[in-house]
Amino acid sequence: MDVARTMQIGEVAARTELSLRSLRHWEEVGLLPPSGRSEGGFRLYTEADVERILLVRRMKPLGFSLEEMRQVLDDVTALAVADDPAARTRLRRIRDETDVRRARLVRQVEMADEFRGLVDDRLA
Amino acid sequence: MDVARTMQIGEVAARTELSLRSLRHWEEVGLLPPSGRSEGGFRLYTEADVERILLVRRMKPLGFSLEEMRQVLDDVTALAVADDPAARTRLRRIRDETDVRRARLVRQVEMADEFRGLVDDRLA
DNA sequence: TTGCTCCTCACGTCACGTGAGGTGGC
DNA sequence: TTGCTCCTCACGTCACGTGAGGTGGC
Repeated sequence: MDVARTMQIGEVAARTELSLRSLRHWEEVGLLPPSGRSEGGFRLYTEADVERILLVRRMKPLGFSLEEMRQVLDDVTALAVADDPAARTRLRRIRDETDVRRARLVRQVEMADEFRGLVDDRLA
Repeated sequence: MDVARTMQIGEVAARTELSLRSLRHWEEVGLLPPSGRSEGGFRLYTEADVERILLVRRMKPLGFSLEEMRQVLDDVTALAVADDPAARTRLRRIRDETDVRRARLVRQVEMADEFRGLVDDRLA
């Protein structure tokens, strides 16, 4: 692993605005194991790890499962190495789903506005 | 209850785009009991019930708990009857939280766009 | 009588939250 | 040596999903 500059879990949590528990859970399910461990067993994350975490963080609000996100990380990694048709197909499907779910998020903002309006009416 | 025109759970689910299980669960926890039951035990919802369901549906994407939404329904009902200072205060707090969380949703849309961009880069 | 719709348990799932009890490292 | 940060269980939580087995009503 890249030992040039590693971070403990606390710093990663602060930088990514994620809980320690989430980061540990993501390791438990194989989504995002840290690149290394210290002598005493502390998780050590590299900048590359943080990049992956931030990718997952952006994907999360779309409601994909941890398993789906794990697959995306794998496919992105595979495509960085060589052209993998299967990975390409899966990623294209994820991109399409992203568009569908993005639209859903936008509708949720609209619903939030409607809710806000209704509450304001009651308070008026 | 208003028997003028009642609906069974299936029709309500279809109209509100909610699952039967959600509607049943919302009754279980006291959030939204239907106004009545048929002889045979079928849940009977009124138009007023559906109104309440739609209010909850708009509020849901903001991530409030079922308990918080139950309180909101109670407070809205209370204010419809008479002026209740405590209900007013709680609703104002919900309105403020709504603004905070709406902003969070908007940021999530932005994150979705960033994610979409990153995936597109890998596919290019 | 036949379907389709509904009913009540009740266990399962997903993504963590929340202590409890213990140790690492500047 | 003192704190602060980290560790591993392991049970709890929230909002349902998902059958299983049975009944209602046009």
